[in-house]
Amino acid sequence: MPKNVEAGLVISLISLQSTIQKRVGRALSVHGIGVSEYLVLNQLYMAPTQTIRRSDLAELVGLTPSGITRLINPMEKIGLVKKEENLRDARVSLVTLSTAGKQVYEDAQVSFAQASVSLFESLGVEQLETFTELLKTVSRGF
Amino acid sequence: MPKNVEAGLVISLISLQSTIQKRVGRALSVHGIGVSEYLVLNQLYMAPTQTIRRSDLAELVGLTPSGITRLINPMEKIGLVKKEENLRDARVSLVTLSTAGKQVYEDAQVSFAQASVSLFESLGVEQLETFTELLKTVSRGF
DNA sequence: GATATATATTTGCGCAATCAAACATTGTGC
DNA sequence: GCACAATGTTTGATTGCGCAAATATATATC
Repeated sequence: MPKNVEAGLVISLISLQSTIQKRVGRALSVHGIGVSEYLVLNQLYMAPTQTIRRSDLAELVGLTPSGITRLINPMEKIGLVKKEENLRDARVSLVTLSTAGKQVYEDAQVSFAQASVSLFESLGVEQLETFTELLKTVSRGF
Repeated sequence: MPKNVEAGLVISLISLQSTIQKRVGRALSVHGIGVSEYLVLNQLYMAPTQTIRRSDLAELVGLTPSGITRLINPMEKIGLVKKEENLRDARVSLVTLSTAGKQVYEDAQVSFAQASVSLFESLGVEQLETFTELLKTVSRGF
């Protein structure tokens, strides 16, 4: 009758995720972006040339290419991001971080970090490290 | 430049969640239900009388009451769940697990458990325990 | 006991994201 | 070189969910 440990873990994680979404979402709303937008900006910011192909972006933030299209169009209109074409392959459409987008990201990063800290207040430094390590191990398994 | 540890943790968790949703969703689709439906059945199954108020259910599975209404209506039509009224208070609408629903849950539980196990294959028993403990600590903080 | 306030659920509307199909471009086998 | 498969993106239709307003009932105030 007792569910296996892993199933319990998954349920806890889903529940935690729901809290994360709400809190982080609220924190980011000040900057006029949602969690998915933040994840996109984050990936672009970290990318060497601040430019990523749409389908790679989809993979990186856990959306479908279609989802990326619909997410990015508005972001392009507000100027957070620019569309660029790849000369080698006209099928691909590159997304690149604009100066304005970089600024918004850097501002939003602060709120994101604050919200993140508040989520894990009950953990000590030691535990934070363990947690990080566990997550790294898990995702390496995929 | 280096994001604080917590922010990194949140990003990893969101990413993990995206994987969880996909894998568990696929596993459950065989049983004709999605992750949210499973969570509802799970809560009802565990409840002492297998009956829960809609707003409590909302809280338990991380949806809004409105979300619960829209989620449960179809479940009731397929007979997984029954609506019951509270004689003491005619405002509340109770949801209770039907025999069919119980059966579907028990079947789905197996798939859910398998998917869960496959997600954490890269962790040892020790680490699974640590992970569980960490999550418990975090949610106690809310 | 009537009116106001609070609580539980549902409904109208809208947004975010998916899936499958369409479209555009590139690569391959003959 | 040309048909045809493979790859990358967008579009149409649909789903899942939230928010705010509407509705129904219960509780409190006077």
